[in-house]
Amino acid sequence: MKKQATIKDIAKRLNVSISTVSRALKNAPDVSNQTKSAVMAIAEELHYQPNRLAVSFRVKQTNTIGVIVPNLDYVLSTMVKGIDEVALEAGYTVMVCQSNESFGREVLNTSRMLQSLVDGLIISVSSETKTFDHIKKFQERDLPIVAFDRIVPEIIAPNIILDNEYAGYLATDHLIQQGYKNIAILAGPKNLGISNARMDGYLKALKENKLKVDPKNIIHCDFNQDYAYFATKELLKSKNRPDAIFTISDRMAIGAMIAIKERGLKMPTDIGLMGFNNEPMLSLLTPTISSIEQPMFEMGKLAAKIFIERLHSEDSTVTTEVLKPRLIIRESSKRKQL
Amino acid sequence: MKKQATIKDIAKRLNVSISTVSRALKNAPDVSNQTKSAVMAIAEELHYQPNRLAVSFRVKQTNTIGVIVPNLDYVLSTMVKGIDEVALEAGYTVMVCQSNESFGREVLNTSRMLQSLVDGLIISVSSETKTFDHIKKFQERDLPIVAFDRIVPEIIAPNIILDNEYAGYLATDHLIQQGYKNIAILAGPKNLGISNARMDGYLKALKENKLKVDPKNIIHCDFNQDYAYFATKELLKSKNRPDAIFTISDRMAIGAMIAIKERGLKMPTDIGLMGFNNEPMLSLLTPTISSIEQPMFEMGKLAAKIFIERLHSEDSTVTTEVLKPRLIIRESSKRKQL
DNA sequence: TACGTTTCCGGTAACGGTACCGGATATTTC
DNA sequence: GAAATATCCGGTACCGTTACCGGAAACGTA
Repeated sequence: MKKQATIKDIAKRLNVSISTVSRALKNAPDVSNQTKSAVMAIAEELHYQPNRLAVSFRVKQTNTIGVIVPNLDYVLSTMVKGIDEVALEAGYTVMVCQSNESFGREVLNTSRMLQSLVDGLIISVSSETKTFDHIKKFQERDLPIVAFDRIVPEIIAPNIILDNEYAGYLATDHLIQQGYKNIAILAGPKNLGISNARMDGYLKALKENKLKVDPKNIIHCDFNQDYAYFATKELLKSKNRPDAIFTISDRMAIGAMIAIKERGLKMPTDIGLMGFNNEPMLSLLTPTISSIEQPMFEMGKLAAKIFIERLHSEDSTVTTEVLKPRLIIRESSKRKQL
Repeated sequence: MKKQATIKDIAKRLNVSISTVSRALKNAPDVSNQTKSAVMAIAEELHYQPNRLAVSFRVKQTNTIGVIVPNLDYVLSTMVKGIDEVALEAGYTVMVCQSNESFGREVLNTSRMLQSLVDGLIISVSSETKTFDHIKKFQERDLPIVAFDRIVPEIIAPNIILDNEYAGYLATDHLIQQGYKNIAILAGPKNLGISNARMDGYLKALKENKLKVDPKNIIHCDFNQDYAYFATKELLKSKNRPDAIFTISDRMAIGAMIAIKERGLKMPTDIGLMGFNNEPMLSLLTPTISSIEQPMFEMGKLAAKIFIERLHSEDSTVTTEVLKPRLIIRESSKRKQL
């Protein structure tokens, strides 16, 4: 029971050559239907399972796609689910690794994947990642790369991304329309593209509405509840404290909320609050918190779809798919009644 | 740049045989230090990367461990992170697949993994899984299995599991100590071991405290906020409505909470509520919700540790590691002041 | 009948390593 | 100084499968 049957075993049983068996198994045209069905029958009987390792080794293709994400939080795990969905459908196996926002881990993961000969890489880079040689190695080997969520301008590859600038604009503009005038932003890490894009949207909304940009209202910090808590605490101490806060993630919004409550301020009257990602819990909090929703599942599916297309075509034109966010208005920012 | 260097290339460069190169590369004793360093140097120069596929194929060992989980929610993704942690450390690559609580998916995943020749399986089964032939196939091939979180009594393999009965007991007993007398339980799917274990704990606590068990107070439903919502709604309509509810997951607790609030009942005075898993959001709700915490990260690490041990030893004694939960008391269940 | 075409199949090399066997020097031992 | 022993290395089979080449029989065609 321990030894797996091979095509050799089938060949022996039928007194045909292994090449015939191989061809029969993959339904090649130059095998008679008779021997084909005979081969199939014996394969069935012997519980033959092709040795994927041998095949992969031979054809230099593993039918495995490597996926690297910084973590598996709500947003990313949903995206991964989307990738999984279409990859499995298309006969690919997905290998998911978390970089834990660590550059070293990311490099280790890519190197392992390269050694295991994945057919390519779908990646959302860690926030620590500032050099990209480890990713370029895939291209040197002609393995397709698709970047999603957090993209990599240094890498020429198809991108699937949220319109983060528009998202930042949407959120900020909404706050402005609600009458907030001194809006702070808790932006993410400074080198991260999505942070900056969201902030650009924030700046654009302020500008369009002729509001002054106050540098003290722009705080860079980690995607982290605690950081956001302390940052907000500081913000609220200042004489000219903001009357609204836009955080670049829901976790940060929670941190901000705690600081706001501690300070005894009421949302949305005293101060407005907007998160980002629209995690389900937001509608359970008091007050419920407004946010930006992104089409996570669709992004994952699209990433896999584009990846697989890329795998099968020689076409290497680089496209960027930009998906639109959606504004979710809840109590924390709804000062005006419609 | 496209072609990878092989040991053959190194051998040619140095005018030695490929076997010498192979041995030098793995630091075998029967190669002189001189040639070793020469080989290393050329390997470096040629950017030699061993073809893991070739090696795996040859030695019939992939150094990859397959992990199958029903989903990647808070609990499981943390456990997976634990697995990742020790596996990576030990030089193993982890292949994570989600079954999405679907039996078909789980079978597909196991079969793919078997074909890719993972070295074994760490699994938490889907709630749909009632037959286990797909898992037994690993054992037929002498590949180690470790089950965690949701274990499989039908499979003889090491288990890493929470003391779910004790957890159920802890939660229920706590509610009783707070003076609740008519305690309902929203248990999970009926065939799932963890559901039943937690319910056993519930029953034990009732019995110990000489409380009557009311069958109407035991509701089986999916791990799902909406189901829990409707179930609670029904429960609260009944004449002799429960004065406390213990749900087997935090998501269900949320559903219950919504129904409770809709009904106009106050926690903890009118009714008590206990969740399970201690998701971070619980402390943000109003009221904050009591729960049971399990050592997720440790469970993941332990699963991987035991798996790797199993891989390296012929010992096949089956152990069950039972980890202890922790009671987290918050407002939703704290009726008595201490 | 003789020729070209299909149709079907077998043989073999190859993919990149590993493992084992055996052999040629160099080194020690008495 | 011969025999025993290390030390180091080369040759080769092999893992399971695929790709390619070539050939024999069966068939059609003139």
